[in-house]
Amino acid sequence: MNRVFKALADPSRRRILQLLREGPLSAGDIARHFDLAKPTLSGHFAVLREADLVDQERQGTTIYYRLNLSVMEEALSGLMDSMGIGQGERAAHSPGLVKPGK
Amino acid sequence: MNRVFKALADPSRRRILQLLREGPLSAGDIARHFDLAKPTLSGHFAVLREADLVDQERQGTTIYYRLNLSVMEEALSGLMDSMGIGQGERAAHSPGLVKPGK
DNA sequence: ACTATATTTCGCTAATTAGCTAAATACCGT
DNA sequence: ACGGTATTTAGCTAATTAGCGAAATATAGT
Repeated sequence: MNRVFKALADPSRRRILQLLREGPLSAGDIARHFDLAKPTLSGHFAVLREADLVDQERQGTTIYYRLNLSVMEEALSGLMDSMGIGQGERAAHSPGLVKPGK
Repeated sequence: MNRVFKALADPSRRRILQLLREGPLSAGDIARHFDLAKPTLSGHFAVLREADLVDQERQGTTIYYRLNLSVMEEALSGLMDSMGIGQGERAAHSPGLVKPGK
């Protein structure tokens, strides 16, 4: 789970994830959207893969990346939960500014 | 918004935020929960403050930190939104494995 | 003015990270 | 086997980060 947040900490990686929303893309397709060298992006892919945020699938000579939505959902809702942010249903515990002893 | 994700990328900082869920705590109170030197924690507080995830309030010689829930909510739901993760209401667009040209 | 307590700032080190170019690998077509 | 295209690995540099101890700052009480 830490890996997920580490992965999300970089803007380029977040943008990669956004691009993948529309469907799988090859490394090259993604690279076309960035002003970064391909090896740099390949590194980002590796981080995303290790966080299990994307899956890889080779198809001939090109490699397609596919968003792994459920992992992201789980991480985010896990954090929200641990923070007590109600997702709508879970009635907020809301400690509401309990002023300290003063 | 980038600052928020950067801030969330560190486990100690996430734990600090969790502690603050229950209500405001002084820097010293928080420090008692960690095995880190106070200057180190002070640095974490600074990061959280710059991300606007916590507010500071001096009370005599001690400084209380208070969770800024709304900023976190906004950042997370902003990300979920940009990722197309429905928060319940927004019907998922769900591109669902559109296999590429093949 | 002095002492004590709480917290931060300073100056440093070690580890991590994002970026690059060049070289290696993998697969396909001929 | 060779050449071409797609991507990754290797090896490097510069920037960032988390950690520390020591010193500085801020406030309160005497």
